[in-house]
Amino acid sequence: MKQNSNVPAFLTKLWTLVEDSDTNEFICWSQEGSSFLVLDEQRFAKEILPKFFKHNNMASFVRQLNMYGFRKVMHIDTGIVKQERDGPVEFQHPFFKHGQDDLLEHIKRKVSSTRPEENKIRQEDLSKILSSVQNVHDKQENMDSRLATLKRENEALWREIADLRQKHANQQQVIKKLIQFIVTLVQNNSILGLKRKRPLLLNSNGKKSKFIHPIFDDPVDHSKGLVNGLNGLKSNSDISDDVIICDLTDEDAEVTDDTSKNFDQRDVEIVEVQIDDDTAALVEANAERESSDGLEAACEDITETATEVPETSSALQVNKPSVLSHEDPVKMMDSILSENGAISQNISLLGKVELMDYLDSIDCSLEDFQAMLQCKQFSIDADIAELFSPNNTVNSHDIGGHTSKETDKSKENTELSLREGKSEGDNADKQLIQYTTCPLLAFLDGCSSLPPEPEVPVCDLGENLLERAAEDPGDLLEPSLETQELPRSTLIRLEPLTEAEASEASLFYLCELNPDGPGPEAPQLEV
Amino acid sequence: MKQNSNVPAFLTKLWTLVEDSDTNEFICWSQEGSSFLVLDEQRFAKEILPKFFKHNNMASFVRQLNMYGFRKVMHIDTGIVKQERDGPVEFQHPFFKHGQDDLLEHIKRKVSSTRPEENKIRQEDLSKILSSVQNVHDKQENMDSRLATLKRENEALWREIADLRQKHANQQQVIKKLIQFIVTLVQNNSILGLKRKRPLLLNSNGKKSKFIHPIFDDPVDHSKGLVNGLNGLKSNSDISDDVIICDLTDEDAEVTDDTSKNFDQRDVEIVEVQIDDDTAALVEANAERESSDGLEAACEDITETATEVPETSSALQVNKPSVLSHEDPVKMMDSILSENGAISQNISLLGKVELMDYLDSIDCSLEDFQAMLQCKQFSIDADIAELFSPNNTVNSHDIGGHTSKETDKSKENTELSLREGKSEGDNADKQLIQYTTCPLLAFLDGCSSLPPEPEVPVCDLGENLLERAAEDPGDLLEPSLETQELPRSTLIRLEPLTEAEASEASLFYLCELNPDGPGPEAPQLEV
DNA sequence: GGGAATATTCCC
DNA sequence: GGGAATATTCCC
Repeated sequence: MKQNSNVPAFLTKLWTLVEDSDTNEFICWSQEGSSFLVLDEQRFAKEILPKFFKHNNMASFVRQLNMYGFRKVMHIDTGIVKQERDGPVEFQHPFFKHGQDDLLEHIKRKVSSTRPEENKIRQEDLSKILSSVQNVHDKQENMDSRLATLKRENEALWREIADLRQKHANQQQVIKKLIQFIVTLVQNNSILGLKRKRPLLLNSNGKKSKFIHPIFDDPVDHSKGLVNGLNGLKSNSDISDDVIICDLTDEDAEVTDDTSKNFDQRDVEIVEVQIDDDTAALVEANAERESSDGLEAACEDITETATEVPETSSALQVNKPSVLSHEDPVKMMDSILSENGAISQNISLLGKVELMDYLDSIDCSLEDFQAMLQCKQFSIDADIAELFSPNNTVNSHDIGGHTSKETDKSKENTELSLREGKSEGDNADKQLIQYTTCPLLAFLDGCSSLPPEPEVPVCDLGENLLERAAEDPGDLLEPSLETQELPRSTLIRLEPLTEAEASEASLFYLCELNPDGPGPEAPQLEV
Repeated sequence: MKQNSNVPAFLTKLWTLVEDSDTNEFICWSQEGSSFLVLDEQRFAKEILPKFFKHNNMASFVRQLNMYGFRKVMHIDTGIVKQERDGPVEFQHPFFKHGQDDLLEHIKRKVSSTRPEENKIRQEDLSKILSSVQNVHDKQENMDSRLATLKRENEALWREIADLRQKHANQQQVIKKLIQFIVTLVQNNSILGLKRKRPLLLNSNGKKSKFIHPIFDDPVDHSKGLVNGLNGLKSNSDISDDVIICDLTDEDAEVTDDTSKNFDQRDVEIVEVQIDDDTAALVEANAERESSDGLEAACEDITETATEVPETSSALQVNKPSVLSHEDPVKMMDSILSENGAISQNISLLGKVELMDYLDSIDCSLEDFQAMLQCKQFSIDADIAELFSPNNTVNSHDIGGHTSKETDKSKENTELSLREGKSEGDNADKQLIQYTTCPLLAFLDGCSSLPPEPEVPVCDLGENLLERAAEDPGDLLEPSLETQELPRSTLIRLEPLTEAEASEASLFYLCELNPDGPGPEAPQLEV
């Protein structure tokens, strides 16, 4: 037997013990040499074991055998209860065979099962932890992806909004120019004091009333009509030239009926129609479907402007670009059309020369229009940013009566709303602030609803709104969400709204005739 | 000595050994009784130890002492090299004292340092893992928050976009109506054949030119002029009233020159102004700054519509609402102003009666405007969704020449673009599709650029764009991102763009006056 | 002194 | 058969 290095003492001792012919009466190889027998357990333990080990216990010997993987050989024929105490005990191990001591080194003592067990348990714990970490990590990647997607969508949305706002601003410019052109054109009419011949016909359906006037009317009749119109301080005209903004999608005819009624009943002040609070109060519409607070506030601000900025354009300024100062189209149209009626004098008093001059002035208006379309007046002195300030065009064409206080206040509001939007970065509950609180420019935004309390100063309403927005920005959006049926985007649905979708929820229209109520200066149906 | 339960065999054996007076010559208590001495190491190991333990090694004995926390007592006086082998060895333990065997139970054998060590290591690992998990978890919560915030912001952005689109649609309506009003007004002018006296002055800055014309013209000439104007098929008017829509930010005059040249060369048909392909082809602009494909496509579609829908408005239809059928404001203004110039004859041919009548027609136009503002014509027969279809107003005021094929194609394109937007939900790289590919309504969007290849059929361009969009939706946005300087939102910056911000990146103007170059029909400065 | 493997004992 | 504590040995 090689006293080989890596073979435990127990195995070498056991090999020696079994091999030793002196101990064959107690322990020896089996017939086949693949196992060994302990013949007399009692004497073997007491007489033999102490010679090789530090004990004389058969149990300890067997314990060591078990520690090295030896197995007791069960004999079926002797396996029953008999021969329990005295019969021989047989042990075997695959690498413990007669004459093959070189196999001993393959017999490994069992390591403390404590540690592997512990390892197993720990590894199970580790596996759980690691799988948990993996889960979290996967979720995180998923969220990263969603976050990136959302971020990308957000950027696209911001771009879209920037684009839309740009379009909006451009449209505002276009509208402003168009209205200014009309203003110029009509003011030119007014300077010659042409009188309207016919009352305004309220066309109530798609068919426009046709005005096919005989070209060769009696000139005398025309003259008379003009004389009457020019001399009267108040016209009997049943025409209402007031323009208000209303919601066209409003299917019920209430507003229309009201307005037409009012139009019929209202008196037309010829010389000067003072746009007052009453007028503003009348500029109301059914806010049934369009109820965004921001839009309402914008409308209020518009009304405010229309109410508080005196209009002083006069016929004396015809052919001057002062009309460019008209900031509020409603007001502009209103005052223009009013002036048209007010300044009108009897055309019969005009000679042909004057008529020609008047017609010429129309040409001038066309040219003015072209000039306006060139945008020179606006692109030069109006800062781009100023375009969104209520006093933007006033800068270059201030016609007076527009106090700087008003302007400053409006500016303040605008800035406040913008600040509000920016402060959201600190707000855990971030909300996009609708920028439409910018008062004046929100005017032709389709904002059709006006506050139901016209007596409350609209500028205060606007401020209140902003204050509310400062406290809870969500308020600006919540109401519109409840009332509008605009589709709400989800994380899943990323497609843009179709224009049809965008419009069908709440489509409102800009203009409506201002239903002036009857007043002391506006006797009804004087015709 | 109590053979107490929980005291290890070694301790009880050691206690017995030290206590036993028989072994005092080998091992005994110290003087103070707080330690014990091994006097003759050699003989003690060989003679005494085997009586109590399964070995005779002093080393093993000492090992056991160490295992139970016994310490060797160092003697300073004998600590030097001397007495190395033969000197007595002293060991002590706080709980191993003479006469105090009840303390033995407090002496604990050191447990395998392996496991605590392992535990320590494992716990360190676990701590690392757990802190890592915690980190991941925290990050996850942070991302959850950001995700929710972004989601909320996204929803707000979608609402904002819906709102802006609504405003946009409303503004389109307003612009359409305003232009229609102007068309009506100017057409009324045209029916009387008022001749412009002066060529159009191109105002190149904010100052408008004033037109103070000689008041005393020859009335006979006016009458003649009218007759001629009514009878003449073509006018020699030197005025170009063509208005095109282009990018005002475009500084070079190339495009403008081309268009004006073409306009000058084209014949003006008086009785019936035929808007032909030439006119549409001229409506081009430099796409330098506004290069969004979607917008371009929209412009192209507009041009297409303008090109392929013959315009049949004639002077005979004055005072009829046919002008409402004018779909393309460019075309409208073009034809209107052309008619104005074409039909204009010497006003001296007009009598006072005719002048009065003409002025009256202006009043009628005003009334028409009011009627339009009432929106009656539009609200009834035009479906809201149809407003965004290129054929929307044609529905109610079809003037012929607009083939349904064209309409269907445009509709198809629109739907395709919308589908594109919706399909993005399946796309990992989601992109917001600009809806401005809807052709006609993009018209006054501030979309001022037109394709630089006017010879390519615009409708095909539009389809190509949509096809490209179907392949790579990102293409729709990419170009505009590169050229526009619109601020891009980040996750941090959540505040809405200010309107100033939105506008300053690329502000373009809708309308520009067509600078008429000198031509055979447009001699300059005839005044 | 103490780590580590093995051995022995005790116990289930 | 084997877990577990203790013991012994070997080694650094």
